[in-house]
Amino acid sequence: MKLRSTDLRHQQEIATPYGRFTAYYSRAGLARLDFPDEPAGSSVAVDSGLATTSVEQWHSLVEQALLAGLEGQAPAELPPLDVSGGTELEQLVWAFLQRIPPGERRSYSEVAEAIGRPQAARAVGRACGANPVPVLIPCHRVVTADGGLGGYSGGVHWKRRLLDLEERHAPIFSSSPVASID
DNA sequence: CATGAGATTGTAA
DNA sequence: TTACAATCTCATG
Repeated sequence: MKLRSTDLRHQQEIATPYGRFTAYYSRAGLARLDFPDEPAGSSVAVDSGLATTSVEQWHSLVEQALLAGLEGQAPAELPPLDVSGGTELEQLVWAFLQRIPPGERRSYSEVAEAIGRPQAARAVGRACGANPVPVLIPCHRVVTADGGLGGYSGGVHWKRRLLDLEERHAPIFSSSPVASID
């Protein structure tokens, strides 16, 4: 039986220097994370049947992971992520994204190759856009092949900000943006 | 270097 | 089956 993203049972907010994020939990784990000032989906009814202690533990981890991410650092530990709503390709992509260290970037085509579908760069972009847990699943580290930013569901300003923070914290060695040196 | 058309894949309607 | 998407590549001017 397939768990669907509509099985959200808890909704909780996280205060950050950039505003209040909203986390949504299913019985399997963190199912969705929203940026601040987004029209939140209708508030989720709290299901008392779900073990509240689990959610609180998960939420504590999410809180730490998110705050670390917003400082350009890798999270110490992640809660279970409920990505069961995604297609097979999406889950492949999301799993791979978590293996890209902070400060590093991959192009959409590089991700496509890494998951065994070298021609599917565009489909990868689409899969990134479907990522329900931004920041923790670092879809912002995927950029265009020509060095551009590419798109971002939460708004490109977030993507630029996240990459900026990470580069500041984990500077890349001697890779000047432009190749031409006189 | 800037621009645009064509190629390509995966999804949802 | 059709249309769309967070792309890529290559041919031109």
